[in-house]
Amino acid sequence: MDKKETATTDTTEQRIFDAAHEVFVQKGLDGTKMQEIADRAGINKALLHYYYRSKEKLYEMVAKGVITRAIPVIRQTLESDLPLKEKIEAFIDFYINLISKNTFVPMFILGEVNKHPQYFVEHILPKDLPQPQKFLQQLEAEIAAGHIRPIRPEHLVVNIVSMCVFPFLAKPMAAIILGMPEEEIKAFLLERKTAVKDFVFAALRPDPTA
Amino acid sequence: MDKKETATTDTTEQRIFDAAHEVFVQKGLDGTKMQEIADRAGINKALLHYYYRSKEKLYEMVAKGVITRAIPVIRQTLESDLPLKEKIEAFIDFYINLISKNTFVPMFILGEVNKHPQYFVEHILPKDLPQPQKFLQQLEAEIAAGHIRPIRPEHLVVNIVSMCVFPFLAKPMAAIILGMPEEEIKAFLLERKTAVKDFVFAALRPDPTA
DNA sequence: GTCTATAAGCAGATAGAC
DNA sequence: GTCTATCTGCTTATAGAC
Repeated sequence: MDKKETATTDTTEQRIFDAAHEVFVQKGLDGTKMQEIADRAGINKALLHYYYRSKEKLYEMVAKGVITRAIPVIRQTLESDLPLKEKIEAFIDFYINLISKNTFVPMFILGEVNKHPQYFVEHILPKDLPQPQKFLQQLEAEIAAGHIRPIRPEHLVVNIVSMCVFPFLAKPMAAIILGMPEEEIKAFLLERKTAVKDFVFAALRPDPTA
Repeated sequence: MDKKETATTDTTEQRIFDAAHEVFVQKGLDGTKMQEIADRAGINKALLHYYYRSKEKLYEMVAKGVITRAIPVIRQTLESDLPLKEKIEAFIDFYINLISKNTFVPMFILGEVNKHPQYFVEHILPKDLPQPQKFLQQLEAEIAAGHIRPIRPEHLVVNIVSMCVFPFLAKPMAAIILGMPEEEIKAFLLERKTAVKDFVFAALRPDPTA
């Protein structure tokens, strides 16, 4: 988990980038020290500046990479032509899979947007974000047809995303409070895929009295 | 929102603490500069050290205050003797109310636990945390009695907390992505109380085929 | 108690040898 | 390309006047 999946070329430049990714994603821009990146990459600070001019530039590349990788997955599921139920299932599966492999990423994105919203909008975020309209229309149609219980679409989307993402954000907290060992927590988080699906579809069952 | 509700005595010491609270909660330990706290409190850096020895000490007091205020509310609802349905409603109401008045606090807690887990456990967290056991037992009883649809209790708790907290964490992100103006987002977040309740109770309806 | 001035330490960035 | 050594600037922290 949270390891480079591709390990591309193993040049120094790449090693630095990977090290930077690990640290930035966990500690954010302010919390990260160049020394720590250098240590993890097994080189010294001077080389960081040789390859990436400054701390901010390095951060920018890492952050862009994180966002850029996350976007297509979301777009794909939201904008696809699958029927609603399958779309929701696919979304939950994709989403939780993605996060499982990048545990710190949601925290990173949300935290950094909170702290440097201006900067994030101007330098990191891409212009064309996934549009949920299609999904929302689909949902309204199903409600009108009486196939599912009425619900304001935005709330459904927010509910689904919340249940997928939040447990990973709260993982360290939960580990402390519940005193759960790492392995138990991992197992629990894996169960989330079916748990969220069950919960959502249960909530969407049409009301027999209607 | 996010203003001191009591504004106790308005001594210098208090003004510093309040200023520190605002900044720390928004920017975290690393992102906060003593200068900014001093500016907001309308005094200079030297006084910060006069009243609170160091940045870390000041942070510690603020963080402890935040946690300490949040805990009893959670304990109260979880450990009360209300019947399950009312307990869930009370929990959602209390929780969303609490967060509405302290928008940055959940981000603060989760973010800081992520970045300094060791430090948090040792210095900030109190020893006696609220125990969800009673609630979990109550839930199991209701399931056994067939009053609600079977669900693993831990997942229900996680689902509820997720749906309450996450939208507030994602607020700045959502504002950017959806291009929603501040007012619209606030209105949406206010709807969450009933939205979450509806969703949860809909999901808990017993299955007619069972 | 509150200020100004300054010390001390750290982190980002550069120069220059190899 | 990679290193050591160094500079610069910023941030925390203290000394000392009022």
